[in-house]
Amino acid sequence: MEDYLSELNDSQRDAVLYDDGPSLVVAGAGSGKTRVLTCKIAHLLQNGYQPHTVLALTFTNKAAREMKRRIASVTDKYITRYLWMGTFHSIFYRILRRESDRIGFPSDFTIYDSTDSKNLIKTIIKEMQLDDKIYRPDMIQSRISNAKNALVTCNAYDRNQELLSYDNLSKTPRTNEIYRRYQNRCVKAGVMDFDEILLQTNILFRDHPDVLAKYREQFRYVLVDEYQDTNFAQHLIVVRLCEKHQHIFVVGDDAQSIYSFRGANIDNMLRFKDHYPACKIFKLERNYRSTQNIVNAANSLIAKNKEQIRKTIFSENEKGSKVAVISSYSDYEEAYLVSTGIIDMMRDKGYSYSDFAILYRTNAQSRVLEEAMRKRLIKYRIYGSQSFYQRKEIKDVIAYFRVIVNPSDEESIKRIINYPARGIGNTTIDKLQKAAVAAGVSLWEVIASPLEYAVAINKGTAAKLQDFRLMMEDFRENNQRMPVVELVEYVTKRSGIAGILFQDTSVEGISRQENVQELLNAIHEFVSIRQEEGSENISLADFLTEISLMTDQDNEKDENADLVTLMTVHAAKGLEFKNVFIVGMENDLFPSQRSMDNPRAIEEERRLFYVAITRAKENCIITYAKNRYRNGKSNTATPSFFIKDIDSKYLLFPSDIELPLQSGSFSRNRNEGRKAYITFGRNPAWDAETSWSGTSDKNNSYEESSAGTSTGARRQSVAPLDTSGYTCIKNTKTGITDPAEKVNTPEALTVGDKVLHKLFGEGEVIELEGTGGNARVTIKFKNAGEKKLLLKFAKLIIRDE
DNA sequence: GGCCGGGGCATTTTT
DNA sequence: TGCCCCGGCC
Repeated sequence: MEDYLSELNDSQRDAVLYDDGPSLVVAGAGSGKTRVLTCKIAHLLQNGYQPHTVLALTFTNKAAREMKRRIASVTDKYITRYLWMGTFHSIFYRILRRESDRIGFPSDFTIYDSTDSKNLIKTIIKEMQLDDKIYRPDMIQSRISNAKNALVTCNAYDRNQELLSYDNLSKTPRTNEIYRRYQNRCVKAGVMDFDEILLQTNILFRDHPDVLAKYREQFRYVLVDEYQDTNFAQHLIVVRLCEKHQHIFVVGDDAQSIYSFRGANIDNMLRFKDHYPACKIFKLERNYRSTQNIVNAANSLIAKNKEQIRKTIFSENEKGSKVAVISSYSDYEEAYLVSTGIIDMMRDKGYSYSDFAILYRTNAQSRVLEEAMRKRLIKYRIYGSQSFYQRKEIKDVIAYFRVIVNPSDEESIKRIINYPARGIGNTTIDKLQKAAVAAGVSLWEVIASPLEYAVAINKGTAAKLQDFRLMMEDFRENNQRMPVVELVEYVTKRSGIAGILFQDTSVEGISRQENVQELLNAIHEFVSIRQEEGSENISLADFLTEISLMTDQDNEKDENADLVTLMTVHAAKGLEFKNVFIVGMENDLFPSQRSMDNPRAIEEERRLFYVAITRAKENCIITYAKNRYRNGKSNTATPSFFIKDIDSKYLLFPSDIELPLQSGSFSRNRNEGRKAYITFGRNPAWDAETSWSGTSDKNNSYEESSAGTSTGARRQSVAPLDTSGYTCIKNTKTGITDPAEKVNTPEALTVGDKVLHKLFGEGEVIELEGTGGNARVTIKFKNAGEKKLLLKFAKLIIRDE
């Protein structure tokens, strides 16, 4: 246990041991930032700090989880449970719920994710009869978000000349009115959006000194990861909590600040010293991740930025290969070259799929790359922008849960009031909504008594509304007495969701069923873990709290899979790969066109490129195309000027290609033309591929990261099962076949069969009832007792004995 | 109230 | 190229 200090280098150890006031750790890419943070916490625990007095804030659930795991490995697993470690949002959501009586919100308030917020903003824009071409919902949303992040309430907005004149100039003078209405609607609905959690926390601490004092007293040490990504609201929370004891320890890399569009303010880091003149700055400058060439190339690039904390990142790893720059005729060919490169490097150097990542600036670039991977039978995983909890079918089910917990939750009601279809259409919803706004009550109140609010609806509609209301009330009552697991099953069934999901047997439909099943499994797991931990009454609200702020799509199983990773550069932050392809290095794409006229934005794009390069451990390959399909049209493109920002002595331009490019040299014969550009030296077996392009089987040779994933973290604590038969991929072409069939028809089972369930483990069938989609099976599980399961939902494997 | 098709439109997205 | 929104039609 004392060993943790010996694993650190001098500057890392200095940072961990220093305990005399505010500390800022400037941690270069790959310099062991997480190690310092975890050691610091372990060190605090070792030196008498009780775990519940340590507050450690991260930006992702994943980061928090990973840190907990690492701390547990050097200290005591039991201890980490009591650490206050998590994302800003989840920690302060917890605190706000606890202090809800102070802020005028119900303790069961629910959370609007960005989609919910945007929908509400759209509704309001429509209600105000504004043109949504001028008042673009996305733009308004970010205006409101930025305001909240800067702690500008709508009252403050009214007084802020700068904001008002900006809105006037942008021809959107009524922005603040939208903000105000939006805010009122959220309060009426008993919901907060992500930004509101931080804003309300600040209001809580500002207006209730006793509450602030309490948490100040409790959190005797505050640590923040990725400090360069904090916004003003987050910064101020931290400052307030540390005001007295000054035990603040922040870690970050200004060179990797890439989230300003979400309100992150790099100045929090750059000016930390101004705020805490007594602070001690530690610089972690040794990069343990990459070769010297990669580090040097990245350094020479970032040196072009003006705003930064000067530091000299160095590597003592091998010198390594130069960063290759590869030109291609088109995006199509670029994808081809990358896939060829992967295959060649695997063959020549013995790499496996998971040693590669392909990084791009925009999600739209992934399609061509995907196709190329599929054609060449390269197994890959794509991190799309849609996470598990963003999927429609998941949001729909969760919306039911949200309304059960908080019937005022307007966006959730709108989501489910006519899903499954029950004849309550948009016209009716509009009427209800108008009435609610006019009377200043929540939508639910109007639904509950439409006559009272003089909603002009016909008898038939009134009856349908009544049915809906009764159903929801029934759910709420059952929520009082039914265990959560039973309740959620009841809800999915009685609402009709289960029914319509099973009608759809298309490939997408099956995937939706699996996702919903996955959600139900997650609830089972959540409940059983909480029970394991000793909690007795686990409520639906508890589960919602857990998942409302979980948008992670990570999964242990996925991470270990041997697959090439495709993702945006943003998504790659914090990750590392032996070989990284950075594709689409062209002006107007990377850097993005929208940043071209703004020096600060260009600097951020440059940092983004820096992040991309520093993901690579061994090889970094940059590619660009001279022609690219964008928005349905082919456009000519020029190589990104960022490439020239890198000192050319760290770059390798293969063949005769120099910047700027000579144009028109591409041969009509694809094979011939390509040769000139390939650096990996293998001629493509083009014919072999074309036969593949005809098979458009979507389930072939790739895995979508979010398909069939669960809440990830929870998974690991469940008793290990042989899950080999449960993969969602059915892949006959590359040899990943389901070793066992899932049983979901009653005919396939008989009483007495020994079965294996994903969650409950081994069991024996003791009863079968019903037919088709309603078939249920009662299974006596070895360790989980007797359960009645909807057969269509239960993924069972028959044990042949 | 629900479905289909044409027109307008396109960064990044830890929570 | 593909998604989203709206308007027209049943």
